[in-house]
Amino acid sequence: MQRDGAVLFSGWLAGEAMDKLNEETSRGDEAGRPTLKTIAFMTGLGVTTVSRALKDAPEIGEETRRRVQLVARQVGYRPNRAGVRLRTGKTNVISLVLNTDEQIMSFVSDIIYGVSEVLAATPYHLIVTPYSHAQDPMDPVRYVVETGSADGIIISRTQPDDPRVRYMIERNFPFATHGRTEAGLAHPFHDFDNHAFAVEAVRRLASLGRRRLALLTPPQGLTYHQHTVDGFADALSETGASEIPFNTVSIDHSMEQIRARTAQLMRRENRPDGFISSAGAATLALVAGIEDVGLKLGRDVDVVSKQSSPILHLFRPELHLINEDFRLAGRELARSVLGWIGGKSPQSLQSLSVPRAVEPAAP
Amino acid sequence: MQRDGAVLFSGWLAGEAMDKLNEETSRGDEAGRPTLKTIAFMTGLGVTTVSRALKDAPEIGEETRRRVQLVARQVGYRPNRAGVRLRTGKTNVISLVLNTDEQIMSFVSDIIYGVSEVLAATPYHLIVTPYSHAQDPMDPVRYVVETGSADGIIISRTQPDDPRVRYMIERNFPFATHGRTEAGLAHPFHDFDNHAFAVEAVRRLASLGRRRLALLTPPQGLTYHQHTVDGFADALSETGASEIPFNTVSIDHSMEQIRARTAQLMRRENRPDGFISSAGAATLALVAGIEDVGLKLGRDVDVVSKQSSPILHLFRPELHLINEDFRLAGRELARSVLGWIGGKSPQSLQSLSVPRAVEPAAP
DNA sequence: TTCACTTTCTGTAACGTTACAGACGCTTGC
DNA sequence: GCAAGCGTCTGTAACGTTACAGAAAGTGAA
Repeated sequence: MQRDGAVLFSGWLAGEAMDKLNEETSRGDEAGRPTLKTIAFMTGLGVTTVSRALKDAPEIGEETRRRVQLVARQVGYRPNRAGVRLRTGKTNVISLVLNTDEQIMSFVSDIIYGVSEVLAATPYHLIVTPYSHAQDPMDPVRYVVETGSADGIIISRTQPDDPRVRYMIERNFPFATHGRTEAGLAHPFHDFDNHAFAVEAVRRLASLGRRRLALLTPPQGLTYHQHTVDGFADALSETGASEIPFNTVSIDHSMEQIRARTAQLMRRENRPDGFISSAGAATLALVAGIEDVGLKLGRDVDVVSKQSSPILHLFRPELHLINEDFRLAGRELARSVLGWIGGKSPQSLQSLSVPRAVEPAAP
Repeated sequence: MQRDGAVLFSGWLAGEAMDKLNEETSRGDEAGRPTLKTIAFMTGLGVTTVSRALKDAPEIGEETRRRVQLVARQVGYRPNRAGVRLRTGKTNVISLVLNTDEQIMSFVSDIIYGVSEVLAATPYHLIVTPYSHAQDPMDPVRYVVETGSADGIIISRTQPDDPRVRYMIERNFPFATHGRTEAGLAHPFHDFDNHAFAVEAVRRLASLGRRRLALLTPPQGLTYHQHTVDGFADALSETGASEIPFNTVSIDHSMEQIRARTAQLMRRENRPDGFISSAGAATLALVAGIEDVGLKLGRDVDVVSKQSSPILHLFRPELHLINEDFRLAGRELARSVLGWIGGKSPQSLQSLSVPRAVEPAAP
């Protein structure tokens, strides 16, 4: 019987055999997707055997395994996700939780593409779970965990003592954060070294002779706000430069607000001669504010900015830029969640990305 | 019995009752999510009745329906997606198919947020299915349709005779396209009126006295490329302006290429005195190319550009801008697929977005 | 009283998968 | 010669849901 099967299917499936199958499996309708039952019938084996053969279980004979896998490939078998999910609870889904008010241009697209790149080689699908500023950031996380609609979660806008992180750890739910926490909880993360960014930026400005520096910070409350501020402070004392406070806006504010506040600041007597901006989009507004009062980049003031897409040098060649690669972040975050799901230790799934300065392209 | 149930659960669930349930449903483990079985036990009804009561089927008594729905709400019942999907084939998922080489900034994020906004009020999840330039655009579509991993698909970069559209129509698979087709197939779409955009743009340039106009087009082969080119041609003859060919690059090319080609063009004798750019990011490069040869915006040349995020006026106030709202597109596209899934006619699910000029904000 | 019909509810089976507890035939050791 | 063990394979049950066929009780007409 088994040998017959091997002979029968080594070429390919005759029309009669297909009809027989449809009868046998009592499906009058047109073919439909092949299931384990289809393959079981074709090989003359039981569904259990087929199931095991396809996942290389040890108790299956070498020849049987090969035969089953051959047939499966030929008929284009794909496991039914709903079947697997219902039986095992495994969803093969990663949820990316995003804030719909995110200001940083290209953050969303790049991180999605990064995550996708990694997931493409796996059976995982990517589902996007958005929330707005009107909602508790906990909502989407709670939803996914409670309904079990994903096997892992990626979050951003991480806080030093992030309630979402506590929640997921308590429930033993795999996740990775974009940004670090500081509550002594071990979990996978990927972060950009914003401390190093700020230090680099201050040094650059200092080397240009700038002494009165202002910092356009990340949003209050997020971990990387503190990292940035700390790096700024450390480098100030290292270089002996001084800070001109600029706390009325952050990169989360609207372009109009940033522009207006910058102009206001630049009209003061003791105005800064150097700026550090934590986001590319914000820098556009910042520069507009500087120029609104008639000051000139590179002459009256220098600006160092982070950017996540390579457009700022087209805007003003005088800008000093440091790249943050969100696509890389997406890849790392995806690898991290998958790693945790796969049983690796959280500590081994943490990574930090080092700032890299960009030189202007020759025209 | 029914009345007992009503009384028992009108307050809330006593500890003993809960134990009883766990015994009865033979689950020793901690609670777990409530299922139909849970509610069936609690109300003393059959699972079938509960299932029907929750979806307001007509053959359920008024009181029973209310009782079931009350209990369901109380225990926080959520239908198990895998169960529904396995039984009915309905996934409650919409797949957004995206090209990972998309140049247009904010396209991805805005369209995702738009789609999400609409899906948020439904049981649908959004899954992102990306493909790279290395792949056949058909791949992701085929994958989703063949594996039945979504109930509907949203695609972009639509072509006049798009094979994906043919494929999905043949298979009777609900979808919506960002952009129109021209093969006489009726299907839901949302599109920006690029013909009108080009006409508006030419008129604007003509009104500024510009007579030799160049067009930076959308990618060849996409429907809106032709729409744009047609609008451009129509308005040229209307205004009597002439075209300076600029066909060596499109908005899909890299910034470097656009910049270089623009500079090259501007060094010619018969250089354009007006540009129309079909994308915001490309405009940055275009303007850089213009300025590379020492020409000045507003004096030597005027540029009209589409933009999808409000940053170009910060870049150069002299730019003439027309907004394209991708978040709106996302909303419309989501509404369209859902409508088709819900049985509405494809013809009734088509919409066109009208260009709107942007005036510079006062500093 | 009986029959037909309606209203409201119920049990069974099935979707595709995997865990589990065997079953079968062969070898091996005593 | 027999029990134990091994290597392969199998059937049954279950995950949570809904379609379907039907049952029980009540209503009304004859």
